[in-house]
Amino acid sequence: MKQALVQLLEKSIQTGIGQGVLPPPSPTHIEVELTKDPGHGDYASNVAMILAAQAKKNPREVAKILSERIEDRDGLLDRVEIAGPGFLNFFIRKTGFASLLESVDRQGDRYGSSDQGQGRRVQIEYVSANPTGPLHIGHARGAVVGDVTANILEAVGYRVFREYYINDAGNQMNNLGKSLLLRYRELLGEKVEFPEGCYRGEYIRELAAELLKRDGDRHLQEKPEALVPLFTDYAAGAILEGIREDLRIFGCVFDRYFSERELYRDDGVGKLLRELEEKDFVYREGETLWFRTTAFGDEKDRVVVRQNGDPTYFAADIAYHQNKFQRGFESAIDIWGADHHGYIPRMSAAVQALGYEKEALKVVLVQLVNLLREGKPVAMSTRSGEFVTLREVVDEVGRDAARYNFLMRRSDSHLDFDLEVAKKQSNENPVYYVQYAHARICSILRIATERGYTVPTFDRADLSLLQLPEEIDLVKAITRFPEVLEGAARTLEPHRVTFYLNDLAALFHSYYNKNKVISEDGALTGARLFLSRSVLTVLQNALKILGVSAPEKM
RNA sequence: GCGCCCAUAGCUCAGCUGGAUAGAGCAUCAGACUACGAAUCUGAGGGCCGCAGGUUCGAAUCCUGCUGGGCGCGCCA
Repeated sequence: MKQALVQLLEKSIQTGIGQGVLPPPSPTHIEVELTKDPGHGDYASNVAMILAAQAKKNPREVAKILSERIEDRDGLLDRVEIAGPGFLNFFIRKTGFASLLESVDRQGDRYGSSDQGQGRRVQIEYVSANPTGPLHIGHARGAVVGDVTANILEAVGYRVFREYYINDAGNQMNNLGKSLLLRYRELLGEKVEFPEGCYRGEYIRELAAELLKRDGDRHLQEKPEALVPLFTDYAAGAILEGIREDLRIFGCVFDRYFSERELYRDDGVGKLLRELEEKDFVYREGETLWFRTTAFGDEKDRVVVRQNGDPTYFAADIAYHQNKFQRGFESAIDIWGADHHGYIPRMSAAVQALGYEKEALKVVLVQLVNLLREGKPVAMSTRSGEFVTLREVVDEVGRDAARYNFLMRRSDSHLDFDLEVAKKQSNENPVYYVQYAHARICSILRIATERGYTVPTFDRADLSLLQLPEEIDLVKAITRFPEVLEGAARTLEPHRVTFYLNDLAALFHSYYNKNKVISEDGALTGARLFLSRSVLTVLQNALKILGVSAPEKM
């Protein structure tokens, strides 16, 4: 509907320009919006006021010129009014709305999708936690935001590739190996001291116990220099396996787990740095190599190879991002914790130095999560091993509630996650509100069937019977769904889908309480069943994108 | 000190890349089941959109300054 109105306006502007009453060029972007106040019609546009500036005319006058030139061939409009400072208010014929449900019926589980992305290839990287311990609640938000953003992009026609970057080449890994070795020795009766930087979580002790059970004490016979790498590999492998399993249970499946070590194979990082040095993006200062990120607006240059010869994390990251684009992705999206925001300028600089557009890399920052229980903060610290794991959260509150809760805020806003509230199966927990609407419609359709009704086909349904304000509001809301997905994809804001779902569910609950879907009037029942099933379809499609189940009974 | 993010109802937050009278949930108060599911609905109260300027037909939204909070500023990851 919106699109149809935009086209009507475009044509009328063209006509006006042709007749010389409006100056060229026509605006690139015409806005038509749903109105809040029924007195302002169903849709409204502000083009006249925008045109007025360049036409040097009174906005209301421009609005008049436009409205007189609108050719409504399909008979969508009841009337067009000029209001306020120069708004064009469109009043849609009551019968015009119902026809919008045709596309829901026709597209079914594809309703809402589009080809906005035109098959462009996008790589999205998220979670990417070091395999030094199990995922905790802080990682969970990034996981859901990444997963749902990917789902949204897929729905609007991008070819999306989901990736988890494993930092398995640095110092942290060494510490992990040492930590495991210490626990292993401890289990064999040695007294051990834990140096700074080692991990003391209970999970290390469990790994050590498993290793001991499997292999006995024979590892202590190894050569000392081989010992730590061996324990590192064992620990990282086992922990990563656990991470993958936790993510799978949480509904996050990746196309690839990309190992940092791969970047160092065949001296890949070294080669890249030499290339950049030839192009003068990298320079030497003694043994240290610096990346000239200031050339792209960073506040200071950054070290890529330390004085001791070790490459920094940043060096590997440059190589990783080059690798992304070399694999043919037109754009890359990184989902980071907000505490990494200072890293954006240098990463952006690196992408540009590699010869790619600045816009090719988009970074979404996800604010930290405050974990609460009954309003009181739960203390967490990875090093000391005190934390609530992702797995524990999912086990306690369930996957649906956990995912939905992480999508109830804008990503860059802090989020309080209260375990007790998320667990409650009550009105404090919005996920049930939406799921209940779904279950309720399923129930209506079941009972309709029992009473001998079937949902009519679009051709056989008399949708002109849907005249109530609540019915028209529902139709409007349904037609908004594709636009919501488009907007969520454009801005990378998955929370928009959640808020939309709440709105749609609210409209249906309200409608349901006020009106009977199933009645003695066969034609009316048919029309209302058709509407209800349209709502059901949208609820299902949207919940699927959120990775939340749509139960038929609760 | 510099940089990024945030500030909207008592609380938690939306506000669709500038639109008309700023919305929702929770909490409070008052109501609705002999019903297609009450995990629902209806109504009421509640606001200097942090403060002060600016841009324009029009600002919660854009710009500047200030106040208050979060986070970052390493040859750590």
